[in-house]
This record gives sequence, C-alpha cells and structure tokens, in this order.
Amino acid sequence: MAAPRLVVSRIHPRPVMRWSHCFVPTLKEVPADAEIVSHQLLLRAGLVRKLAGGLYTFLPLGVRVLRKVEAIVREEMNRAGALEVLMPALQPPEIWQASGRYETARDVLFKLKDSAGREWVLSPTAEEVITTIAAAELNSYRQLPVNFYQIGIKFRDEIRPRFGLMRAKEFYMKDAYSFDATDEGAMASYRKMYDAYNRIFARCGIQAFPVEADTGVIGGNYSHEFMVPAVTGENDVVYCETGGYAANIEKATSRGSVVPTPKGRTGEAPESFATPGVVTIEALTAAPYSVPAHAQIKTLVYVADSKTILILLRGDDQLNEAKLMARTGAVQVRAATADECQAALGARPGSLGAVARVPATIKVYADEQLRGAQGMTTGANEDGFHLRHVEIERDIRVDQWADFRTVKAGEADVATGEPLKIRRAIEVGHVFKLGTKYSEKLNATFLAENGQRHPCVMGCYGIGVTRTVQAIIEQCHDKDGIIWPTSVAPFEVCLTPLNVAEGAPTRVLAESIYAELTAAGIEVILDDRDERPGVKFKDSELVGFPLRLNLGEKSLAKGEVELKPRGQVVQMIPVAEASARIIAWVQAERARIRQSAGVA
RNA sequence: CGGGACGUAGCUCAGCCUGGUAGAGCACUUGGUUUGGGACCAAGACGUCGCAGGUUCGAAUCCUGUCGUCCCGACCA
Repeated sequence: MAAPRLVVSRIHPRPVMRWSHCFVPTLKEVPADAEIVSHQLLLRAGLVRKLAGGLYTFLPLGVRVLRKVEAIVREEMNRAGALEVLMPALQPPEIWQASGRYETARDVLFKLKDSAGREWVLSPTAEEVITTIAAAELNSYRQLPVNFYQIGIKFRDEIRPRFGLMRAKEFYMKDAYSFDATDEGAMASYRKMYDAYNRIFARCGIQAFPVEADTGVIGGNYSHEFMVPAVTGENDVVYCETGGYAANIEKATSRGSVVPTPKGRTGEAPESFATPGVVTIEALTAAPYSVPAHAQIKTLVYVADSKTILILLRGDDQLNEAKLMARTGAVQVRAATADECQAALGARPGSLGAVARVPATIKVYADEQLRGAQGMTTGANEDGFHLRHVEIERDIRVDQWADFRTVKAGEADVATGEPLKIRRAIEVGHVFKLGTKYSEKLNATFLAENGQRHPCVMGCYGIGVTRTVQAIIEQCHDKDGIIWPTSVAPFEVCLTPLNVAEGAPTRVLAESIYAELTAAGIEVILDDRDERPGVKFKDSELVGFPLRLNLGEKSLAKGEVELKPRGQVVQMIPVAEASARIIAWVQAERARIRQSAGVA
C-alpha cells in the first residue's frame, strides 16, 4: 500500500475573509433578555453572547469592532502625549486602604482570597497603583508632566447590571492618569485629554458632548462627562441650546424655580393647625388646606456619614443627593428611617418641621430657594399638625445655606436666562482634575525647582470602551439593524455574490474584486454562503456593514453590479468601475469622519 | 437590599388555572424541489420542564425552599 501523501497547505499571508468561516451567529428573533435596542442588536448581529448577568463574550465580529474603537482611543491618547502602561487587575487591598477607597468604594469593589487566605481586590480603576508607581519613580519636577494610560478589563460589583454592556460587572476601559507639578500644568493636562476625547468620539462616528459633572466618591474638584444622547441613557443632562451650558443633573444649577417663593410679610407668628392623616406635600395642596407646594417647606431627615442632619427644601423641589454629598463633604448619605425621624424630632415623616424641637446637635441645611421665604407652611413636629405663617429666617435656625435642589426643565440658564432643557444620555467618558488627594495619601511627591517637596497634581480620565461600542449602536441603527460608522465597522464592505457556485461568474468576479479592494487596504468580507438572496441581504443589514456590493447574474448580464450603502438606495454601476467606486466611497467616508474629528 | 415578572429543545414561546408521564414556529441533519428580500415538501435528531425538598397512586402543572434572569425602586416625609 502506498504511503499517504502528506499535503502541506500553503499558509496564505492574508486569507480571504469568508462569511462562512467567520462565525456570525445572527438571530432572527429578539432575545428575551434584551430590553433596549442596542443590547438586542449586539445579540442579534452575533457580536456578543451573555455568559451571566453583566458578563459577555465578544464573538469575532464584536471583537473587530472593539479593537477598532480601542485603536482609535490608543491613537488619540498617543497623539495627546500619554504613555501606555499595563497595570495588574488584581491588587493588594493595602493601597486601597491607604487611599481611603477601600471604605468609600467598598460597594463596587470585588474582593477575593487566594489559597493562602490573603485578600485581593479586583481593580475598578487604578489610581492607587499608578500613584504607587509615581511615588517610587517620579522624584523631580524635570520628570513632569507625565500622563500614563492603559486599556484593559475593569471590574465593578454592580448592584444591578443591566442593558448588556452598558452596566456590566466586567468591562473594557481606557484609564489615564496625569501628574503635574502645578495646578496650571494640571489644567493643561486636563485640557489635552478633553480635546482628545472630543476627537475620539468624533472618530467613532458618534455625537458625544462634554457636560459639567459631579466628581462623586472619586474626589477632585473639576470634571466633565462625555455624553451620548439616548433615551435609554442612565443620566439626565441639563442644557441650554443658545448658551452652550450643559451639565449632569447631579451638578446642574439654574436661576431657580420659575414659580417665585412667597415673601409677603404677614407678621403673624407660626400657628399650629390640625392636619389629620396628611403626610405628603401633595395632600396639603388639596382642600381644605389648599397650600400650594411652593409655599411649603419640605423637611428631610438624613443620615450623612452616621450624623443626623436636616435639609429644608421648598415643597415643590427635589433633593439632589449628589449636591448634598458635595456640600456636606459626606461620603455616604441616606434618608433616615421613620424611627430615626421620631427619635430626632419627635414626629413621623409627613409631620416633620424645623421650627421647634430641633436638638442643637442636628445641623440644619436649607436650600437657597428658601431664602427670605415668608408665609410658609411646614410640619409641626407633632403627628397630625402643621404650622402656618412660618418665616424661615425668623423662625428656623439655619446653619448653612446652599444649593441642594434638582434643576427642573424650563428654569432659566444662569448665564443666558434662556429656558433649560433636560434629556437622557449615556456616559461614555469622564475626565477629572483630581488635585493632590491621592498623591498626598500615597506619598507621590517630587522635588520642585526651588528644592521644596510637593505632592503631584493629578488628573484621571476614563473611557468605557465596551460601553462606547453599545452607545454607537444605540445611536446608529434603523429597523433593519446596525448602521456602523465606517471607522468602527467590523468590515467596511460586504461583497455579496448571489450565486456562489465554484466558477459561477458572480463568484469569480467577487473574488477578483475582493483581491483589488484588499490590495487597496479596504476591509472586506465575502458572503460566500449558499443562501437565498433575502437571507444574505437581511443578515448584512442586521450586522450593519457600511457598504454592500450585490453581484447578481441578471444585472451582470447587462454589465452592471449594485452598490448598496447601508441605509441608502441601491446604485447600479458598471462592473469595470466597481472596485474604483468602492475604494473611492470608503476613502471618502474615512476622510469625512477624520475631518469631523479634526485629525485629517 | 425592597417590589414585580419569568425560568419548558440552540432561539422565541404554548402547555400549568382544572395533576395522568411534553408541544409549536424558527434553527439543526438527510433527501428532493426552489433561487433577487429571512423558500417549500418529506423524513429525522434535539428535553434531568432551573435545582432541591414536600403533597399525591402519579407533578412541567399544587406547596416550600433555593439558584438564575429581566424590569421597577432603593430622592419625593
């Protein structure tokens, strides 16, 4: 018997990307798990699959998109002068204790133990690690400024993962950290990142606009979030169309309520009146009391870092907890329980007030909207009774006035006086000026020109790469599927011969056009599946390739092929021009996007 | 952490109320017919009905617990 002949296949340097070999498990039906359209399309287009709540596997096409976004981020970070590093995701808890975030971030921090019983944390960000590096390695002002970044997997113990990649337990993120010798230097570093972020999102083909943001538990004093407008977003953005003001609702301010606060002096003393069963602002506005909400004082009992405090707001205003934390410096705040209210003021929620029986140990905060308020009605600190004729500055001990209220749509912009609008948005990026919070705690100091030792002035800058992928889908889709911007599409062109038989003219032509496009640097997928045309058309539109070329025998007989930009009408073009037209189309799209980002 | 809903084939779901040993469509395999917008015919394969207890002669179905998934809430006194 003859020995079997060993056939060694030649490895092609760049094998033809055929749909049949690409693993694109598209779904006709909407997965039951997915609520929002971008999440549905991620699954339906075969980009990701769920492993468990908040944990996703990226499939080949999904990885291609992720890598494209990542490449844009990396290019622009490099352009901005940042230096790429790679830090461990597994980190010792000691540095988290040193920064204080072992406590303040404990709700989102994954912890685990190794076989020796030693504890570790999984990194949600890396301020502690990079500051440790800075403490050891940055010794002189001559080494500053410097900006380190990394791109990798981060972990957050989300209490409620949702919306696919939007809020996940594990996600892909770019995080950067700048170190400067001076405050002005830090502002310049911040500005560089701010500009880079604008370029990054423009190059991803989405509209993301910067808004003023609260800094939250991470600390610092100057911050912007980059927001993608979307009804499915988890943030409310307040903005003024004419003046350009835009802020996260946690931070936003206005000239105040459109309904003026009552200030007519009555001269009458506070008077108790019976309000049996009335425990809401709403109930007191009804007959027989008929006290409008804006003439009521809402008294909130809060526990801020285990201290009981009172916050007074106008009855029609909402407390903004982010502002409460910012104004009081508290790290954790929560509403007091009914029992705690009883203990503090002697009454149940619904009858609380600050006029009487407020122990001196309880600090009283009041919202600016209440300044000068007279003729107000508030709880009497006696169940079933309220007080009328209250003048806040005469009758209530206010320890601190500040802005604690949540801005409402229609209120006047501070700068222009124009009415503010509110819309939902997805946060895809965040830039902070951190100051010296971490450098002081972790001893990242340098020797200045004058020989003095100073803590580095830091900034930190994040982009949710996986979340950005989903935000792109949320903004770029129609009823048929995704419409990828060319810059992030898994492939730029989908070649679709309708007859794929070996030697069929459509197949032969598709292969030769594939070679020409690939040689010109275009990213092409060849749909070689022996499927009916409808299946191939639906799939390519679901996945969302920016440009498709249909090669059918009927039009080919007339010397034509069909150019189908995603979301636009078909154009018939001569066969001989096909490759050149496609190359021109793709290059024009690439250039258009780069120009819009100002990096042409 | 509180509330709600749901866990049945790879996917979307029916069956559960009224207990009697599991179904449809899509997808998959084989053969045939089709071939420009998610084809048709025939045959086939695919299930510890989330898991664990309990009730019962008998449980996908009723009860208890548990795990998982999704949604709402965790400011509105």
